[in-house]
Amino acid sequence: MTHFGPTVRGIRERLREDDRSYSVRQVARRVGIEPAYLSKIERGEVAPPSEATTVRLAKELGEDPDVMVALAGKVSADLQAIIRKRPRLFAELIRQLKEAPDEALLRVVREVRDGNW
Amino acid sequence: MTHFGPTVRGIRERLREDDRSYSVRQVARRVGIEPAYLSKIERGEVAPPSEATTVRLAKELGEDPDVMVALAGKVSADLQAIIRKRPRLFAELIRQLKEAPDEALLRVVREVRDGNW
DNA sequence: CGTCATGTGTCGTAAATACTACACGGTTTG
DNA sequence: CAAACCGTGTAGTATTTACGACACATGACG
Repeated sequence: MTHFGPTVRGIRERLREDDRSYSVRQVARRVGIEPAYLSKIERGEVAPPSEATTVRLAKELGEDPDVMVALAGKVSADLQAIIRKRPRLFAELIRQLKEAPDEALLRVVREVRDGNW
Repeated sequence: MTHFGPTVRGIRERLREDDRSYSVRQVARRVGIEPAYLSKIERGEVAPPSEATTVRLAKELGEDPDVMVALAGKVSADLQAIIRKRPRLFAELIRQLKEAPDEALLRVVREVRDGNW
């Protein structure tokens, strides 16, 4: 959907400036995929990889897995599982927060974290 | 995952007691799928249908689409889109609400609805 | 008793997903 | 200058998703 590939390429290239081991080949090997595949991913020639691969890639590049998975056009399976257990409540909450400013969302997060229940 | 099929069958059969038009064939026709396919879905012989079909089926049976989609093991694409726009905030919020009791969740929903932002 | 509706068994398939394997030409480096 | 490394083009594949088409036996029903 967005520019998952180019973003990954950008991050990897920046890392590479300080560390020669961030080549397509070496990153691919550490992530557990074929170099040709990573190359295609970065150029957007193929769709973003699976959630599992995306998460391994995120960790390798020092990025937030949730953000990378989102960039890949997905939502983590564990989040989906939580939502599916109480679909009505979560659906309503999420739809209501759709238009809320970041700040409001953050306040709700903090409020819940400080556990007023 | 769960018992999507049998649940649908149960709902349809209950509706049928009052209304003869809730046969596999007629419901399938109204929902826009083949009767054989609906039959297989209800008996769990195949996986639950796509989100779109699940929603049409839910409406036909007078059920909550979000609940049906959840039963089908999925999360609506529109909810996923909302989450993907702010992955960090939503991921944290949802994970924090994982163990919260329904009541707490409901309070947050209400609080947000009454828009204190 | 014939027609019509019902549920279901069997078979097939188009499209998407998520990759691997191999090879090739260019660049770096010891 | 050769060995190693680099990115990438081409081709192929196993699996999953999401259905449709057709035919058949059973049972209700007017």
